[in-house]
Amino acid sequence: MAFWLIKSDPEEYSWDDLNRDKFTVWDGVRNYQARNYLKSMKAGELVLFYHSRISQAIVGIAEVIRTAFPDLNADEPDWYSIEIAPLRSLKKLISLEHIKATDALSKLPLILQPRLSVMPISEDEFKLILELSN
DNA sequence: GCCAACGTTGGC
DNA sequence: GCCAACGTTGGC
Repeated sequence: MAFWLIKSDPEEYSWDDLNRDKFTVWDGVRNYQARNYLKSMKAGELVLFYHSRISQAIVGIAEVIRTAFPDLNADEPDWYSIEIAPLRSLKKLISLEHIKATDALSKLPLILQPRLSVMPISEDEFKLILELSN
């Protein structure tokens, strides 16, 4: 069981959009590292949903409902999509500022690799974020 | 809205 | 195969 974090610019596709849609195809990833993480996601694994730019906070928990399949919008082969569905919103948003100020979260790729849009997160980190959001 | 940082592309 | 130029991302 792995845990993940994905980023979305809420002006493009927000947590509210996902809740309205009930589920969505997560496509358009064009970064090899992010692609490899996408491919290793399994159904039922949990995904923190992070808003970049305007909001800059983890806002909810989603679930992988379909594992990697070819990204139909890609010009080239070997790009993949998954499907996710919203599970629940966090009671309290976990802001980037808060994450940066929390020692136990300072190793997150979110901080070390600011431009990576799909990343793994450890179980400890995941649990801590849930605690902080209560 | 700006722009630094990063990843990718393509000319050599 | 190097690296300058370019496009994109996302924090500020």
